[in-house]
Amino acid sequence: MVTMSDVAKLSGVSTMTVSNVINDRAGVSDQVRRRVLEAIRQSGYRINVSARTLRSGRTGVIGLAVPEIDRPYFGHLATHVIAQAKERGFHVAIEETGAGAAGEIDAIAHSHKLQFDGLILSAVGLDPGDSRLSGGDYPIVMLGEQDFSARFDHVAMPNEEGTKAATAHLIDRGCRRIAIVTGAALDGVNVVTRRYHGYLAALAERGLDADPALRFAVDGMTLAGGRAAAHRLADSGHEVDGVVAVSDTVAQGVLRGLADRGLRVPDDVRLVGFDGIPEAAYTVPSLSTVAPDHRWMAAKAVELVTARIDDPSRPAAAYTAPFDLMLRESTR
Amino acid sequence: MVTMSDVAKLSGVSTMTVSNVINDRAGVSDQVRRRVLEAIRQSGYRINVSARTLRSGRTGVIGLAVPEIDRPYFGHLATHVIAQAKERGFHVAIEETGAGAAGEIDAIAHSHKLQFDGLILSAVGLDPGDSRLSGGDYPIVMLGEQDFSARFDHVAMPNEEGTKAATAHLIDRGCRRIAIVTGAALDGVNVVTRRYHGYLAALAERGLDADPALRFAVDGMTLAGGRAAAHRLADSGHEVDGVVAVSDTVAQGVLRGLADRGLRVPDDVRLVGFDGIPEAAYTVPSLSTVAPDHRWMAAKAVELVTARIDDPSRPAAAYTAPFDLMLRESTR
DNA sequence: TTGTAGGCGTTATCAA
DNA sequence: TTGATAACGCCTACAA
Repeated sequence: MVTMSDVAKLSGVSTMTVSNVINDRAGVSDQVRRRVLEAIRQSGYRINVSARTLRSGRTGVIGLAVPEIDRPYFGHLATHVIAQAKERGFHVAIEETGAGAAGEIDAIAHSHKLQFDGLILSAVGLDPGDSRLSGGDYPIVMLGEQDFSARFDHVAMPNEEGTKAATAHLIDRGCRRIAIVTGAALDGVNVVTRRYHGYLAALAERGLDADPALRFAVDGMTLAGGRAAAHRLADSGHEVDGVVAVSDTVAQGVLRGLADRGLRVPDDVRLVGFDGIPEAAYTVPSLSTVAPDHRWMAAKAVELVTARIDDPSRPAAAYTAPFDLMLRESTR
Repeated sequence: MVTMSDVAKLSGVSTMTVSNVINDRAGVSDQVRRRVLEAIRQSGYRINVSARTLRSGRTGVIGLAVPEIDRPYFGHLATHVIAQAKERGFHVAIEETGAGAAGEIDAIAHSHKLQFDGLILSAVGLDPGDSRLSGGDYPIVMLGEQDFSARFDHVAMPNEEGTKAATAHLIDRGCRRIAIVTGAALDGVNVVTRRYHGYLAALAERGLDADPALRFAVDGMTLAGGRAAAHRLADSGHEVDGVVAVSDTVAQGVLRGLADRGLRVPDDVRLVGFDGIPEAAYTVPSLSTVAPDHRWMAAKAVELVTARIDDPSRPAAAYTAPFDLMLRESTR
């Protein structure tokens, strides 16, 4: 390995001068600078980040922890976060937590271990009251899901408002028996319960009854889960003319499951999803969806971590992303 | 910050003993071990990875560089790589290269900079002859696309064989005018050209002409690209009874584009994709596809990097993933 | 403008 | 079984 002192020897100066050249510090004559740069080129020297970090305490890397990177929503989110971080001179390392509290706690620990300067955590399993969250002053921004606003910086999704708008839209289109395909965890405050409450709120506001028999829970927020739920729904014998899905991926599964049972969308059943993933515009029929502004969310999250990295004592801030209700063929 | 020597003082031993306890090395009495662990717990000590890396030269992190993490194929691949690496005690940091040679070179540079122990690079833009690849003995494994086998460890996809099998399948189903929706870069040796050649090979073997008018190029391997290509195809006036798409994502776009033009799959046109992403089973109609074994590929890639990390001088190895031709509704 | 000394937190080596 | 010492490669502080 080529070290600074190798470069120093090669160019006939001290390591300190090499360091000054590398870090673009003032007080190096042009002639020496050139000689050092040439020596660096020749030797193929690369700075050792561990050594530098050991001294400076900064790595320039932000961690992004998501439940499952193969879920389109998180893939898109990651792409945006990477772009935003790059603009601020940070690098992003992605971590997969596996949608459980344990994985999320692990991600925080790893984040320390790998010496990221800060962490953006898309927590779905973690409870805000979890005692293991008592980490201290490490810069963590919660993205999208649970409400940790009191203790952490937080960029929330418009879960209730969005699902409420989606449900109201179905009612406007004439639906009266509206089912919801929701997640399994219906206690606590999380993305699933909040979206469920948005659905209930819209029904209540329009004077419709919420029939518990029209609530179908999926195990994971997956295509398979959505499909299975649609099968149960179709086989239940309940007349349903509208379906609110907890996410676009689940909605895609529902779409497939309804097709399996010969139910046509939107003719027999109207369907609306949540997340606004680009894929939703390409299904057949295309999928109406609640689309939070992903770019905005990513920008906000990166802005918050970097701010907290610079000033660990600043008060926690909370924002909620704006959203669009994208109307497509599935609710025509 | 709590350091090892703080823990050492607190528990009345030397730093070396603390180090031994932390790294689970033999030769520490149970009593001392317990005392040290208790001191670690009390003090909230966390190991400093930079210092450890500075000494040991290992970070325990493998970089995974992919063109776009929001493309389902890469999302799934990443999930598998993470799982496999975990089994071998490695951590994975994902890097997005943006599907260009520049980004891929950058990823290599970053990988050095961030001191990953090795890098798995899913290169699509990089040319095997690129002079900037002359890095030296840093452990890099090429995954999936280009053929770098002479200089790098390489896990290839069954590009030609797979597309050939897919095309032959269409012919078996009675298709005679088979179009291909392919990528833009039709020179050099890359995933696009190899799949294209597989298509040509199948046609030739069955005595069918390859009509250049039935070749439709997309700009990116995206849903939008596939849709646009399908529009051009439908509007061209050519009679087409089968379509081979260069990837599943492109095929999904094609599916949508054909629906836009009122063409039914498989009744009017049969369609087959490539990659075997799980999403392909959930489209309407579901999508036949060439499915390489992702888990196998991930396992092989991780095996190769770790082997090279342990022995940088071992000869480069090359493997090609096995595949299944998944037959679904789109070619029924 | 350049150089020297010392230390960041950890671990390998060798001695006790 | 445990401990003292000397690095790892870089940067801060200060001296020349």
